[in-house]
Amino acid sequence: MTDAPRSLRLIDGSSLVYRAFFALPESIATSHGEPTNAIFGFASMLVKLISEHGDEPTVVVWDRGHSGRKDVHAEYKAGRASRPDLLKEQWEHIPDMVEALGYRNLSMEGYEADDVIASLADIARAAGIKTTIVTGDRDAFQLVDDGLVTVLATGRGITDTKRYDAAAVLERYGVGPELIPDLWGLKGDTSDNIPGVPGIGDKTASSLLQQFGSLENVLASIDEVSGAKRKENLTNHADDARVSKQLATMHRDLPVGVELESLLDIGDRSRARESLRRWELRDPLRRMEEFLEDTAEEEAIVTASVKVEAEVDQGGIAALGTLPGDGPVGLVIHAPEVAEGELIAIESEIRFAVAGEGRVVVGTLSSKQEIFDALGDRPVVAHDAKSIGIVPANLFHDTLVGAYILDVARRGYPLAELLDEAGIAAATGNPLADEAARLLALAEFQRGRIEDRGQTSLMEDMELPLVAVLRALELRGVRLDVPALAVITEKVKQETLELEQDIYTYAGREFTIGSPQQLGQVLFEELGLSKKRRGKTGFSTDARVLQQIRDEHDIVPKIERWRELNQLTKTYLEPLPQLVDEQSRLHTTFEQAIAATGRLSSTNPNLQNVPVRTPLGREIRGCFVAPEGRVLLSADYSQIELRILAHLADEDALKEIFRTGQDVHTATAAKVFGLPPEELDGGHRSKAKMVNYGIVYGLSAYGLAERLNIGREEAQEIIDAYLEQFPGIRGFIDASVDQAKEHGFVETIWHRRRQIPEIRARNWQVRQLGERLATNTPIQGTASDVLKLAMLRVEQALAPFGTKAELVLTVHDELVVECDEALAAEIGPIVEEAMTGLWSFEPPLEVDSGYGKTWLEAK
DNA sequence: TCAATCACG
DNA sequence: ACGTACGTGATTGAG
Repeated sequence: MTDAPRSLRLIDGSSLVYRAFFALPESIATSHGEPTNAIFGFASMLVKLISEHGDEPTVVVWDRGHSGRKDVHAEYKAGRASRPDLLKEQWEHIPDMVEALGYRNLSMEGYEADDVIASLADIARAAGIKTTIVTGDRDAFQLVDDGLVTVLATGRGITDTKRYDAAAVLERYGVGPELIPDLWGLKGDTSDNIPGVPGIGDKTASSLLQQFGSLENVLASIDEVSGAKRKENLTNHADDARVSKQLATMHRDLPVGVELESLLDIGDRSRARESLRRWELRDPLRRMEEFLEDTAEEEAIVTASVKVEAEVDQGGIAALGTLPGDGPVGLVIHAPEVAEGELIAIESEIRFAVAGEGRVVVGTLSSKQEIFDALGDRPVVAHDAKSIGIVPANLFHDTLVGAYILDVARRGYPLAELLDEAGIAAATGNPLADEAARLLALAEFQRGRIEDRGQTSLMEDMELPLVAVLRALELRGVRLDVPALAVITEKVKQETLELEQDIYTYAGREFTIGSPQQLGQVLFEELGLSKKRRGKTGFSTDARVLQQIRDEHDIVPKIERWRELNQLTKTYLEPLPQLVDEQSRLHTTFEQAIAATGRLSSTNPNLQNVPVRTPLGREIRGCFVAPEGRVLLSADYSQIELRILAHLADEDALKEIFRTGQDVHTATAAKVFGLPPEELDGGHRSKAKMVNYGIVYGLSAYGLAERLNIGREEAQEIIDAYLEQFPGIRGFIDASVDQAKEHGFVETIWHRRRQIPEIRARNWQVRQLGERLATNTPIQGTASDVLKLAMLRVEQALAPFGTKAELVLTVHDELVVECDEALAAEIGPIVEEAMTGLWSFEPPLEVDSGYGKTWLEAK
């Protein structure tokens, strides 16, 4: 360490923070809704410097006032880009983070960062210190010098950089670092408001300097310059060029008044994790973590805010009885992954840890069931209990679900990350035992926050009991009629082949129909069909476009049909039969901690998007069946989101429509278009339907116009008429947006909360999205709450029937029960009552149910 | 790994 | 002055 060559890194903090702020979306925020895009970008940069260019003593230099050198420049900056509030509030915290990472902040009253950097670089160079300048300002290239000073210039993004030594500068600009001010004097720099000479850019400036050697020489030799216009410009703007050069020349002789020696070390890093965690900068934290682990392993324990200590007992199952008290225990199970097709896990490799107060028992299991038998009714804390395969009889807390409730918008909730963020470290030295002990501490941490936010009931009465119910559904699965599906597959395969031949014939050649790019080439370039919309990579070929050009060429309908068949084949017909068990049943996985609105999702396979809208799709749905002697019973809420809207908005007119059992879209049409029911046609109804959906999704005139294929004005008229007829809706939208603006989040009836950082964005588009989220989330989220409660109630109501009647699927507004044929008539009303009885508001909820041998027949 | 497409509510 | 409807998951081609 001490022998390492001494070096210094100088960072232009001001320019990089600006860059980070404008380069990254304003939706980046902490779970509390604090914006962090600039903080995140800058931290990423710092950490990336460490991991990619090594750890060096680093000084982050900040603007403070302006040097006077670039008067125009400073004014320009101040005028145009006066710091937005969102940036200002982040800026305050950055110097502290710099210190936490062990680096120095430096600024000089009255001077801009680049002049301070130039002066420091000169001092360091004189002392023979290898110096790297990190900046986005290209005029810093003038500081590059003889191997001692290099510039690490940031590119378009904030974290990609290129290092420039003298050779690299020469290569890029054709002149050496010493001529950079001259170059800038000629070519100017729009972003810094340096005028330069009109008509002279990089190329010309560079060749002029190569030819004449300096700006003054160029100006002295205007006669020899080629081109009349260029001569004229140089003559007329000679003084501009001189001033520009002055502006571009950095001051290297500032009285920095800091001992160089004092900058050449790296400071205390004990707060590094804490600081990155504070701003929930998961990625930089992880990378910093990796770096710190290499250098100082013990620090993780020292810096943690909670340190869990526990005695480890290797006694296995038999020792479980020694866990003190009867409070909750943290359970961790590590089972080897069983690859598909392999026989069975080597059972002795299942390891477990159970943590109680101050004590952790670890051991191995012959089967997972063993540990659950041993634990009995003891309250258990786990992370993603459902994934263990068996849900504890008394699930006290699940840290996956807890983390989800606390921040529904996160991409994932890895336990290690959650523990880090909560500042929970352990020191038993046994990783498995540590994990269990820390898990227990994390549960307490989360429960406190959940309680503080009034979400305890949401957790304990809804999400936690749901874990076991979802696992039960997964295990039960739903039966697939594989032979029936195979018949469809065969039929579809035939038709697909014929379509392909036809398509190739029309196209005059073979191509990959499934490639939007190649398809676009064929349709729009080779066949000359009319281009509609274009995306990032080319012309759009989606269903809407194809429908619009359907009449232009016979190839189009063939492609539309091919798309449909191919999609259904690849997504359902081919994969599903591969996934069934011995009873021909499909087992999905329900994800409880994914959707930001609170909805469940279904994966592997996704049984929540089984086709139903097209004839062929319905055939596929018809292959979801009940076994011999049983039926599928489907019960779905009718217009649940609009009913919830009516309640949330306290909109009497809309409530009345539901209370009196009218068709909501027709009734809406009558009100909005001011027509008696008999004068309404399907067009009116479908327009009204669109408006109703639009409201739920966060309506805009533009969106509605787009969908209805009408003008924006007409769309606006319809919306105005709607809001006039349903004044409560307007109040609801306004109240939701206000709530989001004021508190940074919106919530459902059952207090499920979603942060809406978008609402505070500076970018208009993002802010609009925030407003739509603010209106949609309480509606969609409350509907999810209802469905979850319904599942709990249905499961309970059907419990007395044992396996004779079991909930098997849930699809957002629908529950599917498989039951004995003889019980169907009896079960229907029980399910309906369970679903409607949880709602005591106006308007009431309504459920339609039906049953049959297949899912299709049941609806 | 991303963008495009399309299945569902 | 701006240009999107909300929420998911699977597949595929292309880089």
